[in-house]
Amino acid sequence: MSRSTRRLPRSFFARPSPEVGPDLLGRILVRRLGDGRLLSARIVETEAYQEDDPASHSYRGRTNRTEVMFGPPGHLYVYFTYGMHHCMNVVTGSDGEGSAVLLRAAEPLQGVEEMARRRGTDHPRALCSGPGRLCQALGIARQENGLDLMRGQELWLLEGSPVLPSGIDVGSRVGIRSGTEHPWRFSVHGDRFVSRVRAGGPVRGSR
DNA sequence: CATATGATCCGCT
DNA sequence: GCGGATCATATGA
Repeated sequence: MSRSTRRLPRSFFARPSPEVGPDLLGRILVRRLGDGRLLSARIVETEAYQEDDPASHSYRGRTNRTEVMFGPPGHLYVYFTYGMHHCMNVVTGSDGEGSAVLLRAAEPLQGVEEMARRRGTDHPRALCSGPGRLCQALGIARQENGLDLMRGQELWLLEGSPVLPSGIDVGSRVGIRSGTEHPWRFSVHGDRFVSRVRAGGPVRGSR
């Protein structure tokens, strides 16, 4: 088995989310559907959330919704928002700590036709570019909340090819009112599958 | 129990 | 650029 097809280990996720966020770029997200078919996509955009961060769901402490976010690293935290969209996060840090990385955009690789069917469009950039779109394309909803990415047969992350720091744009997170001072949005520089940025654009990266 | 709000997307202008 | 869709969650009465 080549290195790029190995699952990321628990230790990868057991770090602060602002460290895991950029390291998730270039990794491969794999989804196995009920009928055994595989869908996969290359992560190109993420955002980190932490407990002492007003923009984070974990800021006000443990609740039924955020329970998974406070659990052990390497699990999936899914939530429903705006009455129509699901968003998926990867739980980071240590057990008992409420931190996670939101997966915001990816490049479709395997099962593109199935993703297009689920999304109701053929346009490649409209399949997985945006947190709600990514979940719809891969069939991720409340039912997938809490999945263990190390042991599960439904969803996991492969090592893929990490992106060097010089190729990563760092900026303020999207769609939040507080916590915009933190440079915790990470994206692959120049990648056309990164979700559309709001006016103001990304802060130029670490190059 | 009631209500305000949101880590969004889409279509129209 | 703007607003509607649409509902789980958190919060306060």
